[in-house]
Amino acid sequence: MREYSIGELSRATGVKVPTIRYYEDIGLMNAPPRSEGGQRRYSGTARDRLGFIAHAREMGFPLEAIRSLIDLAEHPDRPCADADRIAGARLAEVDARIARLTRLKRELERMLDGHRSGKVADCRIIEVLGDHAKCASDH
Amino acid sequence: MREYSIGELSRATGVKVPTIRYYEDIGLMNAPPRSEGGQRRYSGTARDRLGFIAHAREMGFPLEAIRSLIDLAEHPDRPCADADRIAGARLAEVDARIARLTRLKRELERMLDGHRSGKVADCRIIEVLGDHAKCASDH
DNA sequence: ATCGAAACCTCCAGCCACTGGAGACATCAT
DNA sequence: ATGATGTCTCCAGTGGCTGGAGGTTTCGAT
Repeated sequence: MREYSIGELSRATGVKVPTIRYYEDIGLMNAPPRSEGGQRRYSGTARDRLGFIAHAREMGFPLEAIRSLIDLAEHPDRPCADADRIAGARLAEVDARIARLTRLKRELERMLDGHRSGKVADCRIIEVLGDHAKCASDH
Repeated sequence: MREYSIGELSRATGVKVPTIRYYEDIGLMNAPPRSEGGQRRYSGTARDRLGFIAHAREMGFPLEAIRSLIDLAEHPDRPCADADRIAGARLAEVDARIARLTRLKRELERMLDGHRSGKVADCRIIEVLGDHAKCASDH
């Protein structure tokens, strides 16, 4: 297994260099060994771990949840009810956000629909924003 | 039109007290007159403006966009193409977010579906997170 | 072996949009 | 007059990075 400089690791995982250092700062990535000159040298294991983090981030898990997930991944003998709970919570959150955004989308469309580009004085957009009662749903 | 203390204004608009002061700091709300003792005293106009801001925030407009929208609202003679543009941009953003979240939702469901609560060692959740190739769509 | 460009180092500040706490002063009902 | 509640300013922290300044290391080409 070859070694990676921080830039190579960045290219391999799609995680930006300062972000990798940030993950080290907050203890999400272990501090790797250093070269003679003090530069970070990462192992393939480190690369996999960063890949795991990146993937979880793409799925919107907060870093604290990822911390727990990594902890689990490192203890294969434990029951995985926690992973279940974390992923379930994320799904519920995603569902809620989709619902909220869908209502919002309708509201925005309604705003833009009845809108003939004229003067601000009779602009439906400005009007709706100024008066909550002019909304169909609450948001 | 009655006067509002900052707490009353907060109750009237649903915007928290420190947030109101924050809006003043960044110049989104005008600095209101003060009482003898130096406390803020708001007019009905100020309340309406804060309501406008709160409503726009609920719709997810960033503060900078809201700054522009307020500016527009205060010049009713201008054409409202800008309002159109800002709202349109927000709608596009919302659409994109919904699409992304919907893909994510499917991925999470897939993860949770094939998941019998057992040991971490054969946990589909941990497995998928560790291996990007096990995803249906890219995210 | 030497040069020079690129990548790397640390530290610090900033982004957005708030949120909360400390410690001191103001207001208001009783 | 008292005491509870509200308000004041200032500062620091949240999440999750991102970028810059100013200096050092690495590595390939000569």
